[in-house]
Amino acid sequence: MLMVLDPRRLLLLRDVARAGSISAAARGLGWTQPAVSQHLARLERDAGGPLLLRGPAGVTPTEAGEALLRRADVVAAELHAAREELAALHSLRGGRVRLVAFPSAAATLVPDAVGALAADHPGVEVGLQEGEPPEALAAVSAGDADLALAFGYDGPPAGLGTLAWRPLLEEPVHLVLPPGHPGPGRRGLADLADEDWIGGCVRCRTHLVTRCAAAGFEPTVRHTSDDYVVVQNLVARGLGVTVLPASALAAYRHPDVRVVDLPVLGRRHVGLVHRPGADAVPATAALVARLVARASA
Amino acid sequence: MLMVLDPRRLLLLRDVARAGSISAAARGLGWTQPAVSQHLARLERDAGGPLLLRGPAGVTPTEAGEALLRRADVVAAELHAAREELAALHSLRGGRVRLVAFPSAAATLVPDAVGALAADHPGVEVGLQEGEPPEALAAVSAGDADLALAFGYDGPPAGLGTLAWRPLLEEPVHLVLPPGHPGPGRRGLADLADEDWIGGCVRCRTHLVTRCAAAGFEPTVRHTSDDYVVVQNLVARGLGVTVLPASALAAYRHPDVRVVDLPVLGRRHVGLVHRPGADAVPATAALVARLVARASA
DNA sequence: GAGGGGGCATAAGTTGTGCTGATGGTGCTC
DNA sequence: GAGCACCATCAGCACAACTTATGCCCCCTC
Repeated sequence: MLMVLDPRRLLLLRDVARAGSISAAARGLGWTQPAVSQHLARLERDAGGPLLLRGPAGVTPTEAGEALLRRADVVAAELHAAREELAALHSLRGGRVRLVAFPSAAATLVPDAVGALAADHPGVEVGLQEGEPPEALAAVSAGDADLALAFGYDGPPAGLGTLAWRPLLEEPVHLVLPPGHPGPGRRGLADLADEDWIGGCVRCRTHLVTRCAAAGFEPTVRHTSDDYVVVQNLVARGLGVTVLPASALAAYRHPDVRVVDLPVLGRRHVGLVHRPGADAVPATAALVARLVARASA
Repeated sequence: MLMVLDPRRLLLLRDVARAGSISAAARGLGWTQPAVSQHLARLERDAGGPLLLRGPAGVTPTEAGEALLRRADVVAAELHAAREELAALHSLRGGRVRLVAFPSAAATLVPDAVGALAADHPGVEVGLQEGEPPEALAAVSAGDADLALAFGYDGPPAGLGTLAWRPLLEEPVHLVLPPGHPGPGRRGLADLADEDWIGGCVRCRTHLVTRCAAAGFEPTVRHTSDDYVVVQNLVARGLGVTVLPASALAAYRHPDVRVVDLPVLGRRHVGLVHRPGADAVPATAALVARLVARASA
């Protein structure tokens, strides 16, 4: 019976009713009178009956018109509120960003960036969670997080899928030895084939095994911890050797351990992961910008 | 900064979010995928940022998108309610019609028609008010009434302006004489030049004076009342002569008065007055139909 | 009573939006 | 690696929407 009502025409009806006449509404909109007249005619056709009664001095709504006007008021209010809400998000008066970061990054880079964002825009709500790259990427993919700080060895982390990768920094991976250890000789990593090794997180351990295999041996991993303080304490006591990325050593450096630069261990690539387009979300973009600034400093 | 949001695109965003993907929404709407895609791109441009994040398996809303979706839900609900409301008015499950009628019509024709309407459509609210044609027309013009039952002598009432006139019936105007009165002779109305006259409402009196002037005399209006029962009682007591339209005599006929048909007195035209287009309003149309049916019966 | 200014509707013409169809890119699945 | 999801982009076409032009009515004024 009655067709679907075009909400734009509903708002036009509201303009006309407020202006008091079709011509006045047209002037207010910067349109011509027939344009408004035709829209109104179409709306009345869709509504199945007259909405405005035309008099010599303008128009007055019918009962159906008044009913639609009440609805139109609500629609107009919602549209206005929506614009306000968007403006608040856009100007960072509000908004939310959920970051997942791996532990050693969370200890240094993240607090700086999050603190700066909170200071500049108190309205933005920042959610922070620790997580190794695989879980971090999963959280972003699932929509449980907006941004992930992750890393990969000699390139972006695996399993990015459709996610976008933004590199932040590259850092060397160092050999960490007990005090008094002679260090690798001319044969490099292969000189350490008989040492006891201390492994970190699963992916760090995989990287270590890969590198050692390239050097011709399989390391004996006697201890395991993903805590870089614990690892260094084990090394300092002479319980084994290990590798650590530069940022972990920057966050905490045991006074007794010996750190040796060994390029063959490769470099760790640290960067941001987000869903495509998410870097255009204001709150996310603001945090990204601050993370980039801190990383390049 | 951000342009005006097209509410249709807001509803489209809602469809896409509910469908889970752009393609699925397009299928549901019977559109092609690029059509939806372009609308969304336009909406995001207007909103100043992304609203949906595209993934391999569909889309998920951003924070801004969720804000707009909440608004879109309200808009959709309002549009639905508006359609329901229109349907109720159209099917006469609701609605209102305000009728102004002149007294003698209100005594006979109106109760029948209003009763029939109330019986058929209990949801329709009928407002009834008595009023002589000038006030009735003014009420309709001012929007205080939807429909007027009015009359004019020898044609539609004066002062219609832009109002529409729908004739219902024509009735003769009769001469009303005291018992035993000889009645007019060969000269017709002029034979009554020396009588005492009883006048009715202002317009009836004007009509009477006009007719007498045409007959060559000015009537002596000794008494005045717009109540046709009172007037007939005055005539019955011999206090004067008068004229009354047939419907007044049909509503009440004093047993003693003598009624004479005198074509020179003209005919009274009874009809409906409404603002142009108002007869397309369901409730008004329903009452008009019943008034027409009763009048032609 | 003729003229001017208010209101509105309608018709015809032009411009721009909005849709389609085709194409290309991507990721996931078997 | 082929097939099938998803999406964006482009060109092309059709209709919708707006403008211009016109006519009608009512009201007011001179």
